[in-house]
Parts: sequence; C-alpha cells; structure tokens
Amino acid sequence: MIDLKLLRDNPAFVRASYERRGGVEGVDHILKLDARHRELLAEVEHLRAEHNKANKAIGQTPKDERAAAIANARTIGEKAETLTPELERVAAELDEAAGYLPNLPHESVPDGLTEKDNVVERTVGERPEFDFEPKDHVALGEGLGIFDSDRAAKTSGSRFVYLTGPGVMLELALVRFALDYLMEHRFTPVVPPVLVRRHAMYGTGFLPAEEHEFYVVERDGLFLTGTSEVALAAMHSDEILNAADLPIRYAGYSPCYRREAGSYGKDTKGLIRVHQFDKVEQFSFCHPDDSWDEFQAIRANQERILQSLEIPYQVLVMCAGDLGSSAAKKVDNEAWLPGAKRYLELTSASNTTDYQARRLQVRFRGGVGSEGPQTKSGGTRFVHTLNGTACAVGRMIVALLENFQRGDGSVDIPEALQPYTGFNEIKPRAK
RNA sequence: GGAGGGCUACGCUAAUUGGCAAGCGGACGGUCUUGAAAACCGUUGUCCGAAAGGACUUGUGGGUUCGAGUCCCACGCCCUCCGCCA
Repeated sequence: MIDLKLLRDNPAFVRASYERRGGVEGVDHILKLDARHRELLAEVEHLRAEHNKANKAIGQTPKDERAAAIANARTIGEKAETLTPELERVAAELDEAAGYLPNLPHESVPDGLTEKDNVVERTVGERPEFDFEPKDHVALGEGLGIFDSDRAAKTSGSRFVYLTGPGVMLELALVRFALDYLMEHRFTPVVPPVLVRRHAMYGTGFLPAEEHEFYVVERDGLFLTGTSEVALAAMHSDEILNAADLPIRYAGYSPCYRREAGSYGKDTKGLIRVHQFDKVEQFSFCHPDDSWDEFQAIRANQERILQSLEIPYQVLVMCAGDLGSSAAKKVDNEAWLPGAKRYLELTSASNTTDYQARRLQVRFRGGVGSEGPQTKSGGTRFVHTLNGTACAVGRMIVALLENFQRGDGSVDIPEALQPYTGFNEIKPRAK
C-alpha cells in the first residue's frame, strides 16, 4: 500500500513513478474514490456528532421527561444511518483498488521495462579455469548421489527432488554457515510457519496480484509460502514497536514452495527450479531514515557469504519494470555456472520501504527522525521492511558443484565450509 | 475431536439497574538542574480537517436499544484439562 495522502497531494509524481514501471491502471479511479470517500465521511461524521450530542443529553434528563428527548435522538440517528451504507461501499471499493497499487521505484533504480534493461553493476571473483570440459550440476549431482529427480517425479511430479546423502550434509553445513554468519550481525534465527493466512500474503504484497504462484490449502484457508519473508514480515503485524529496538533482524530458515506456473520447459532438470527448496532469508524491520543503509548491509552480507564460499558472481540491479509489486529497489547476485556456462540468480535483496509495513500495520513509536518529533497521530510511524536471501540451499549447491568440480567428477568443498561439512571433497559413487 | 476459562489502549488493570472507557506502570516530550536522579506538567490507537473541532476504537462480525465494555447470536484467537499424536 502506498500513502494515499501522497497520491492526493502529488498525483503527478506518483503517475510519473508508475510510468517508469510501465504504467499502472486505476490511478484516476482511485483519486475519484478517495475524494468521494472524504466527502461522505465528513457528512456522516457530522450527523453522528449531532446524534451523540442528543444521546448525551438524555442521560442528564430526569427520567420522567425523557420521552421527547429520546424521540429527537432517534430521528437524528435514522438520518445518519441512511448515508452509512454508501460510505462503507465507497470505503471498501477504495481499499480494494488501492491494494493493487505497487510501491514507487526509488530514484536510483535504472529505467527500463523488461529484464533486458537490468544493469550489471559489478562482476566479482575469478571464474575457475579447467583443463577439461566442465559438467553442469545435473551430470555432477547424479554421479555424486547428491539428489534424485527421477524418483521424486514418481512420488510428487516434475520439479521435485530428493536431496540425498552428501547433499543433505551439504545443506546442513550451508544452513549453519549462513546462520552463524547472520547471528554475528545481530540476526535472530527463526524457523517460521510456512502455512499462513491470507492477510499475511496480502500484507507482504504477494496478493492480490500473484495468486497463481502459490499452493493453497483450501480446506483451512491457508497458503504455502514461497519464502519465509511472508511469515517474518507478518510476525509484527498490528504491532507498535519501540524505536530503540530497531532494527529488528531475523534470519528465517524454512522450506519454500513455488508453483512455477508458466515456466514450463525452463530448467526442468536438477535443483535450479523446483517446487520446494530450503532457504535462509534475512529480514529487517528498521527506522525509515536507516533503510537504505540497512539495504546496503543486507547486500554486503549476501556478498560476503558468496565470497567466503569463493563463488564468482555478478551484481544485477533490477530496472523499474522488473521490480515486484512491493519493492522500491531490488538487487540480485547471480553466480557464474561454468558447466551450464551462464549466470544463475542466487540471491535477491529488496527494500520495500513502508509498503509492506502499511499493509501489515507495523509501526514504531519514539525517537526523533528526519520529520522531527511527531506531534500528530501519537507519533507513530510505519517502519521500513527489507528482505534478502542469505542462502538458497538448492541453487547454492548448484553453484558449488559447478565451480568446485574436478576432472574425475569429484567436487571440492570450499575451505570456509569444511568445518561445517566435516569433509573436504565429495567423490563419485562406485558404479 | 470433547469440556471449561479468558480477550479493554504500549503493558497491567477498573467501569452499580445499559448513560461521557477511569486508574497505575512504561515510553516519549517539556519544566527544573553544572549534569543526572527525583518531582511536576504534557503526550502516548485510527481517521477527516489549514485550524477550531469532530468521528471511530473494549478480539471480529451481526442483533436488541435513543444509547452497548455491559444484554443476545455467530465466529476468531489465547490458556487449562481430557482424548489422539511425531
């Protein structure tokens, strides 16, 4: 949700921002609804004020003289009620329509409408050189017994995997490695629920726009989340936080479920694009003045994790047209895959500014910010929320396999990870 | 799945027959101070409004009533006990 006051006061700015995203429907309609809503609200409130006044007078009237006063109050009350349904209808319509408005792109976001316009900011690390033809992760994984897609297809269908043997040890090592790193940076580890109510999906901005992306448990009205971001963001919904406690940082570890509708034929083999994978995610609730610093901090964590694991990658800044609905800015890190000879998105970081906070009603009180001490509305303001991958386990394994492979099909473990795995290489299974 | 208890503002707690939701604590701001503590004053849910002011808010949604924290109905959530269960 964006601030309707901003839309009302500066529609040209909001329109121009949405133009950068490729245009957003319904802005004029929302402006009209908003004006009509405020008009009706003033009318209804005026009538209610008179009704309240008349009712208060009854309490002070001697009991034997009340009949006339009650009749008077009743008349005024009925008048107010005739307008109320129209007010409620307009309010609901406004709410519904405004829920579809995406966040405003930050000024630093590059122009462009499609993924072709995303900008490579930097390339980091050395691509490994091989004196043999490097294999892709599917060929390597089969030889190493790390995962089994064929049997998963039998059990669950395509795009599922059994992670097996050394693959499981690799997962546990990566997860613990990422959590240890984040705990040093004041993140509290959390294993969140992966089944959530509709309001959590709506609040994070995944609904109403992207309903086809999720598995739904109809019977219980619950959604399977595609990232722990959803449950972490909703964790403090309807709360008023203390400014002194900010930033509040969580490291979520959970399975992620994605329908991958419309991606038929892409990455059909292996671990790259699956319906279920595990991920360690960074999430932060912070003061609005600090959110761009916090964004850099989350990105720095992502890059240090990649660098520690010696994975070459490029930093890709998403253009305005390629942002999700809730992000004001989004930056991905893409690992180089020498076997597949291409880059693969390993992490993504977003600053959603107050967009999710407004939908989830996460506010804070206290402290002094850029807008000075708050004198109105009790001094509560919306926090800013940010999220960023720390380690998407499946894809991280893909990157490790391809970059650390040897000619005989075995794979080295990067030094930083060895204390966690307890072994320093994975050898092919005996045939 | 069954039985019982509960839900009031940031927290804790009141509110006679239905008649202006009080009080304490915490936090924030201010006064005072060399600095602080203490004390005192103010603020401390949402919305409309330039302001004055007003409307809404006692888990949610309905109902009764001139008027509901209070009475009635439905639902949600939390707690306790029983059953089942990794």
